[in-house]
Amino acid sequence: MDSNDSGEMQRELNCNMIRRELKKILQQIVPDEEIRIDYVPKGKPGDYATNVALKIASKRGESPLTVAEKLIKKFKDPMISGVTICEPGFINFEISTQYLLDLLHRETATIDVGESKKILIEFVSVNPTGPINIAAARAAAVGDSLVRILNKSGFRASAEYYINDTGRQIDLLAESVKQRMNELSGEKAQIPENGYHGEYIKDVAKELLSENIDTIEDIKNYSVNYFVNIQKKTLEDFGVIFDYWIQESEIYKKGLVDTVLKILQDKKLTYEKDGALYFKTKEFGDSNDRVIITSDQRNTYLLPDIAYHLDKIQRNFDTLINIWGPDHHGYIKRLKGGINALGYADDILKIIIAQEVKLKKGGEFLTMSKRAGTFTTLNELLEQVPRDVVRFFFLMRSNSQHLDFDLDLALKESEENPVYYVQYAHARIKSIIAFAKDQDIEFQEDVDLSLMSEKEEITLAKEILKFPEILEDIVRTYEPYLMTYYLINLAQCFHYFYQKHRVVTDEKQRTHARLFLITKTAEVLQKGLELLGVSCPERM
RNA sequence: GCGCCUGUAGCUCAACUGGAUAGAGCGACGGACUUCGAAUCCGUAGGUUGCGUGUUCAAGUCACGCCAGGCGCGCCA
Repeated sequence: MDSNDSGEMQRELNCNMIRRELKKILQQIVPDEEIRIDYVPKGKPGDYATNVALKIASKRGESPLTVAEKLIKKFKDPMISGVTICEPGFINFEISTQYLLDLLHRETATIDVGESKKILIEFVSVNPTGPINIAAARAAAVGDSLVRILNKSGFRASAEYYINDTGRQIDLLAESVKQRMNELSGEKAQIPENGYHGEYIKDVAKELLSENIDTIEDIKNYSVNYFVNIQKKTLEDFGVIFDYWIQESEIYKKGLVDTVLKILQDKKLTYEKDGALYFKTKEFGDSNDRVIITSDQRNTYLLPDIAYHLDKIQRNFDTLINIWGPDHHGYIKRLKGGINALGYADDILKIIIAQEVKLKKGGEFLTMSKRAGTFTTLNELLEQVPRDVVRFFFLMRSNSQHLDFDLDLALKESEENPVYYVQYAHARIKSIIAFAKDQDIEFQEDVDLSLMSEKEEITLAKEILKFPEILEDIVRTYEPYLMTYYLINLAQCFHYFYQKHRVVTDEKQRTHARLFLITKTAEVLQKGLELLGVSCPERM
């Protein structure tokens, strides 16, 4: 590289994303148009493409091809080694091999687009009345992965779990437990109709008996604590750690529920009807107004929940993300209405709806009913299927996709399912590195990458360099499944390269260059899997 | 009845804010190990993108209307 080049490189190396650099350059040539850079489809020339000529052609009254011709004349950058215009008007860019290879020496596993913004992601948050179900498990996988990815991308993200330790459900829980205690003492159990009938209630009842706890208030506290601990343990087994566990009762203690109620009343956003107090959520686009205090003076879920979100806002987060199941989509309007009513812009809150999960076994869907006691828990799933497989499977679908989890497939194909495919690529690389080491060939950073001329080497290098762009896409879409697809692709590029070329050969310099390339590959595979919460064994 | 999600190869799913010949994996069939890990690779077959109309240079993607499945629609959470 001559001295002239290095000045240019300095500018470009401020960013490890080729796509962003291209965008920046194009933006200067076409300032009024939003620039979009795509990957070139298989079989077409170049690496990245833009459709900007197609976009602006009609405005200029010229054909897209003519516009493209004019645009590329202004285009000159050492990063680009070739430009092709393709029918009906795409401009395709080929990235200079030298530039690509230089980028490999840069940090490729993180990006800095978050401006240190604080993000709070709340997920799972199931009631402390039983074990964690499969739908919540999916949310756990998505939420945990998002936290990891956002933190790798320059944000400060935290995971939070909200414990509903107050209200009618908890009263019913305590009563159900008490009845089971009576039953264990030889009396007849009279579990409330809407109570908890599952066998697992007996376990906590047993403990309470042996602890000689019998007042309803103590039973309530003990039971909540009992189930929260079970949930926490399950989540830890699943590799999901929360930064904060917030109790609904704390929100009450802080007086936030009263604060919210007062604000709503002062703003004349409530009214009484049939002895109940309504919040005028229709004014915020909801289909109906919602009760916040019932005629028997109970708060509904909504009131403390608005207060909880006020609490989140007061903790100075820039963005709040909630991951909910599909059964909660109807709550979006009323909760956002609450945030609006308090005087905040509701776009601070993003709701991700993670669609439902259905378990399939022997070609049949398992029916899941909490009431009938036939629902499958995360615990039970983890007993059957390795954690890595569960997490990877949950993260292989976009959030809005309904997910069919085929238990037979997860187990039967365990040797050829995608998670092992990715892990295998990593283990294979580690094995090659060990092989090289046996022959006293050590990894070195300072290698002559210009020796990389094979098609498969360049393809692999390009794939490695997409990693930051994948992070950027996930940050924009909140879709961690993009990472699983990327890793499968990267693994494929490696296997393909491996099939065609030897790493360790008599050519010393080339060996070092290839060792460098596969070490980079292993690094990205490892970091990518880590972001999914999937392990990355050296051997398998 | 209203709202949200989904409908793409035999199965499970991709296709990035509308872009190029709609792509993978599994399953099926046929090939590749004397050399760094064959948990790998290569090839073949498989499609009226649920149906219809519209919008435009361009529609799997957007709009409208149907059809099918799921989930919600409470003084429950």
